[in-house]
Amino acid sequence: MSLEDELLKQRLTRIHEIEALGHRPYGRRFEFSHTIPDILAAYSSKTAEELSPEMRVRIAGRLMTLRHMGKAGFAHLQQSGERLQIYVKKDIVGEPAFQLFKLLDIGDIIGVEGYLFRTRTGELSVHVETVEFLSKTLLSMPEKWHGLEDVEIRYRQRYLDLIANPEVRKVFVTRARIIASLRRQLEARGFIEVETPMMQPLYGGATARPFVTHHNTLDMDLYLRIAPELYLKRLIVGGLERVYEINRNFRNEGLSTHHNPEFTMLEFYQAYTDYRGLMDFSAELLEQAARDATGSAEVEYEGYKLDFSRIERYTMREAIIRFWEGEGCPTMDQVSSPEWLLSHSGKSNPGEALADIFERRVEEKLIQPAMIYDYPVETSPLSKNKPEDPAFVDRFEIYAAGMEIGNAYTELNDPQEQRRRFEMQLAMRERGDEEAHQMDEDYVRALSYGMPPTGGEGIGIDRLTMILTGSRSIRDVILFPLLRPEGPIGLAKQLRELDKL
RNA sequence: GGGCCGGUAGCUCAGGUGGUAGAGCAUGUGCCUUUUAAGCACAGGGUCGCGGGUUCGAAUCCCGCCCGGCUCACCA
Repeated sequence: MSLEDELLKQRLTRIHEIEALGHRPYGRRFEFSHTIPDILAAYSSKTAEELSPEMRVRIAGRLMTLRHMGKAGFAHLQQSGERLQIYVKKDIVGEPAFQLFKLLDIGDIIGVEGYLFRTRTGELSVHVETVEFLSKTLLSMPEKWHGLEDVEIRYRQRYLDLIANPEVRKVFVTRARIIASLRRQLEARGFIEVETPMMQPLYGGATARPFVTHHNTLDMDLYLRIAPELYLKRLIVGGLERVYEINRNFRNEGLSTHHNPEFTMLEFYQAYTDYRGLMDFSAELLEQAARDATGSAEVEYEGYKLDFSRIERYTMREAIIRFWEGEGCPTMDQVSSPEWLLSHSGKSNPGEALADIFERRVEEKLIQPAMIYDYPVETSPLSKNKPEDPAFVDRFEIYAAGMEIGNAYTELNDPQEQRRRFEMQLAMRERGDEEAHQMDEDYVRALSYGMPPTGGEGIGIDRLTMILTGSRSIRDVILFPLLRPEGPIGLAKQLRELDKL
């Protein structure tokens, strides 16, 4: 018999032994007096003399360490990522409870009642008087001091990762704080949260390849959305003048440390402002999110100190000049010259060439949080032209740690111009650009009813979370990142066979 | 998709140039009533990712495949 079968069998046997002692192997409700974090917060500073048997506690948690010493023993219970030691002595708990204690495996969930004291070595502990069994583990916990390091198992069995690696738990707590902070700030400014379709008959609002699915009764193909943008702006037309959505987008493209096929975006739209207004708002939003998540506007990422209280601003052309490395740094006249741009990029028009040069030469160097503004019209089918230069649009992107984390613009609200932009995209599509926008005629119709001047923005929650938690891979901030399917697990068969015994 | 690295006990990892598969933790048994990487003694546990090939002999060399990580390309 393999070790795995043997361990499973041992533990299934223990279930019967636990039952024989009058306990449920899978318990029910347990009324606790404190959580383990509560106790650590309240009593960590108390000396041995300040603790007394009157300080009774009733706690539950998962057993993470176990040290038997004949007629006594120590263990650590873990709850919410924090641990508290318990001390179980036969004289105190009595024979039956001590028998139960001897049957415990690391990973079991139990409840205990007793009083707080400090051991000879000074560790705050619970002097246990009663033990209640709450849930049996059948499988072994990860190794006790290396934790769980196999990256694949960490992602596939995130529950184990969360048990074994407290810092992983912290990342997801911080992620929740970031989202809560953004919601709070938006709500405080009168934005309302909405939900728009994830399954869309036409996809748009970004350039990306979509996932396709099918509705049987309607017998129609639907796309998983690549962005909620066009729906959110329909709501602006409808008079919901400040809306936001925090939800998933789906893009059928490569996977990498910075890309997961489903990812979370905040998109918000505010009537009667423009991209300048959004730049100011974004600066506040990000600084506050950083403070709420980490306690400071300065965060460390990959050895760099990023300061979200001083977000830099450059036009795209300024950024190319400022961050150019090596020979041939262009002048402002050059980056404004179609000939120079086309000679430095394989793209077919000056606008796309400018964006291409920026992406290749500048993007990864934008370590300090920065907003890059004034984008070429060719790369921005939904943004409003700059009145003084129609080749450019009122748009900015937010960068930090070399990653794009946000994108915003003054929304195009002229239906004729929007129609022309869609037609321009259709032409690109016919030339083979699969990612070019489709014509969304209902969206043009919505604009034709009149959309107030509006600023709109999207912020990538996963990437922002990476930066604010110091995570180098997007998979470290997504609880269940997409992986190839696992091979057969075989546990059901093992359990079925052991069930007969 | 390309390049590089990896897959050995439940977990974390060793295993120059081919020669009977190892350690620590975990597990089982015994001892141990303030230990904490508890300790001591003994024991069990492996399709060395999968499939071919070379060889008297392969965890080790060769080929193919699967899975994962990093990286480049595409993208947010």
